[in-house]
Amino acid sequence: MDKTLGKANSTAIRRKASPALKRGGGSVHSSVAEAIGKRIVRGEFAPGSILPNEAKWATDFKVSRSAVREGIKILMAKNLLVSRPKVGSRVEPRDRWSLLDHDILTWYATAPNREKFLASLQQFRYIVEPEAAALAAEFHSEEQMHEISAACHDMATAPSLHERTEADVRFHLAILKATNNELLLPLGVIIDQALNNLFIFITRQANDLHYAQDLHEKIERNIRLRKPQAARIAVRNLLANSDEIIKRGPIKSPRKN
Amino acid sequence: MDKTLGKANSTAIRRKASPALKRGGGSVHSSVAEAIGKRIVRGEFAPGSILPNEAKWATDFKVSRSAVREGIKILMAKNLLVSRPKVGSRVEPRDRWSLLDHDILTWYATAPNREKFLASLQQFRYIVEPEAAALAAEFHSEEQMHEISAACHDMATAPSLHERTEADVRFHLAILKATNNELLLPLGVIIDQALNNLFIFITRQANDLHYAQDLHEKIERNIRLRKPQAARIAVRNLLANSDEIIKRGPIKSPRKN
DNA sequence: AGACTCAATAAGTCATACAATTTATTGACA
DNA sequence: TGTCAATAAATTGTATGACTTATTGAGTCT
Repeated sequence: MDKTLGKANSTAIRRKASPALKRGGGSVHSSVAEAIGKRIVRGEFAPGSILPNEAKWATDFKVSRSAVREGIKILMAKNLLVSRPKVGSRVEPRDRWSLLDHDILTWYATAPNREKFLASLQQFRYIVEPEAAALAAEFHSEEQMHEISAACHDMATAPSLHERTEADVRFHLAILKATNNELLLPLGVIIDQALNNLFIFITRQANDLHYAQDLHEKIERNIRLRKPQAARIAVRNLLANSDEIIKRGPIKSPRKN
Repeated sequence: MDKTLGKANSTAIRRKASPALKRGGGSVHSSVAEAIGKRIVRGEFAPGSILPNEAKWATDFKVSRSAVREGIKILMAKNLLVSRPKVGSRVEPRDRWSLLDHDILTWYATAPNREKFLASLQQFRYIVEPEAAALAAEFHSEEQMHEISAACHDMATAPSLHERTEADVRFHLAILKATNNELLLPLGVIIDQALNNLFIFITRQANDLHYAQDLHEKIERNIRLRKPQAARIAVRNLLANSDEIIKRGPIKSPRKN
């Protein structure tokens, strides 16, 4: 009944054993989830295949099995895999993955197919954002409108390109919120990804920035004036402008100023 | 060093202690996730508030702390909460929840606001599905088209209302797939929820069923003939028909035949 | 008041044991 | 030889206890 832990604390022996797992601030289980998750979305483990068992991951990563299990639970929650006794963890088919999850989207963005990924993002925006703007124009509250306007103003006065992008994201998220349809909120991750990936395409040329700002303000105005159809069109114009920017290609060597 | 576990195995005492947790087939950790998750989405724990600590859940549910932790990790992965040492698990603001997750959507459907929920689902479909059909009309492959047609055919010949609904879901998912935009696939959970919630509204009246089938076949045909604009309109007609059905109200006491 | 110390708390991690489940193997029997 | 049932093996699932780490907050000393 009593458990004479014979070898007790062997931890003292292997002092500071090399990490074997990048822990950039996060906890161990989330690092495990990220490490395995990335390898799955990058196709290293094909859908339908069986992953190494938990004990293997534990020794590979030099962490406890509990930590591995908690990481796996995270991936299960995102529908990347399912686990069953004796059989192991099987990678789910791609069409079951929760691609709209923030983490998966981030991991996915670092994978191959970068161009196709960007195209899908842009196509997605064409579907959702014009209609969202139209709904916002119809149903927004005063407070929601204020958020939109504030973000638009912050874009114009942002001192750095980084802060401008931040305000840009905030602008589009505010529009989603103003639709008063909760189910649209999760789509914000798409916009976030799209704009942050678009970042490297954006020039500092005064003309471009001014024109883009003009497009945003047209959206803001049409929502404020409760003109759904005009808002819809204004968003389409903005997206078309993004298409143009992408077509021109990324900035090779952005000159520092 | 030796740990005189005084109370040792008290497990022997409380034999078969009452479950305290409905385990409808799933594992313990997923039951825990469901139990806590439901209480969160139903508003029992307000966003920003702190949940009971892991030990409390463990004793309440009469399960081990490991099981609780794995359940909590699942909820963390769905952005329902975040955990930090010393402070505990804090419920995230609603606009961070992965509402498009299958589980959360299911839990959410059992909560109050049922009517508003259904309205949001329907509104969402209006945004996504017409455009998806248009994209499918443009880009579908032969195999993808076959899936759409097969599902449409299965709808017509389904022996039971249940099987008809199953084919119906399959039809709409096949259209999403045929867009060849991976990011649209996760939206399938919306369609699944919407159609299954619509189930109780659907009558067995031959007229209705025949008309609905006609609407579906128009969609199928326009996609097959690669007519995006016509496909778009056909989907809008189908959705308008759903609106009509909802407006007529649910079937109070469906007569068994 | 302000900075520093220290204790209390709750999650995070680890190690171990055992239970439950499913697949694979073996062997008896027809 | 083929089929079925008992058995073994492998892997996840659950439980338990100990220890670690991060964070808060109260108390203490300037």
